[in-house]
Amino acid sequence: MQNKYNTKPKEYILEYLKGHKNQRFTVKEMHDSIIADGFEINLATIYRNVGSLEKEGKLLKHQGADSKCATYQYIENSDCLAHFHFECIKCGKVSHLGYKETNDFLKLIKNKLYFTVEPQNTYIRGLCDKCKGVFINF
Amino acid sequence: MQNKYNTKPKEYILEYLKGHKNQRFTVKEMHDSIIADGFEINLATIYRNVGSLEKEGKLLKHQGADSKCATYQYIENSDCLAHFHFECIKCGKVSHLGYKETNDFLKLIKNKLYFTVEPQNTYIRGLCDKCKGVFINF
DNA sequence: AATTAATTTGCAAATCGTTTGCAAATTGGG
DNA sequence: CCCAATTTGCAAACGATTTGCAAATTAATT
Repeated sequence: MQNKYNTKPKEYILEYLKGHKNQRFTVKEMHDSIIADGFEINLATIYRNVGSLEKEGKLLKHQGADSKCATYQYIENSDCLAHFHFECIKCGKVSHLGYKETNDFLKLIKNKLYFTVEPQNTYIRGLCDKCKGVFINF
Repeated sequence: MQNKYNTKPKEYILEYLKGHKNQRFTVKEMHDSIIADGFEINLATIYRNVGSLEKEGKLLKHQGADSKCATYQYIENSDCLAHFHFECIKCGKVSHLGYKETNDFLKLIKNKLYFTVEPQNTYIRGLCDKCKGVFINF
């Protein structure tokens, strides 16, 4: 898969994701939706395309802590690359940490860390307000 | 699975993990090792046991960002619950963030966050010093 | 120690998400 | 319009995990 030719299936996928910004979809969800919209596309084709699109940096892949299947999201602009994520380990809800807190944290660890941090792949996990009940206190 | 009876297989699993503290193993790795040690145990039995042991809070489950199979680790003491993790998205290496940085970060977001943070499930991701090459700068 | 109900095991089959081999179809530059 | 490179659809393969079920084990009770 070298992603050199423009094809219908590729177009369907990108159009679908561009039409649902800041949302994440499994391959199966994309397939169902594209089919429901009246287009033809094969599941394996979607797998191949999201794979190459991710490598190209056009899509962001997320792997939930507990869900077995990956989700993909269109990368609209550098915005979604610049903040940490919160994921509730109970209900799976994902939200964003603000730029300020993200950057404060990055400054905090800047000189103690050999890593280059990628906030888009960084997940602070815990329990959201709705799912709280078991606590780990500090 | 209610985990009410003590059985040989359960003992093998716990002994194995207690004997390899702060290390993570896939179910298959545990199976191979326990068999290699001369004991009898079935793969499905390990899956069932790590599942119930995790729910009980005796084991910590990790799901690598890209690896398809989960790993499990014995929770020795509250230590391993109290620091964030770094995972290199290229080589998969996991390391620890210090207590101080973890706590500084928690303080940083304390009043801005409805979440209860679980550091043991929190992964700062990026590229480790060895895998660097593509940068996202701040 | 024998009885018994509840629980756990081993095994094989099933399931689920994802990948792959291959022949046919599509793409785009010459 | 040709043709090599690429991509598609399909079905089969794959690897991790789960499940159904009969047999074995546990532990509380006699």
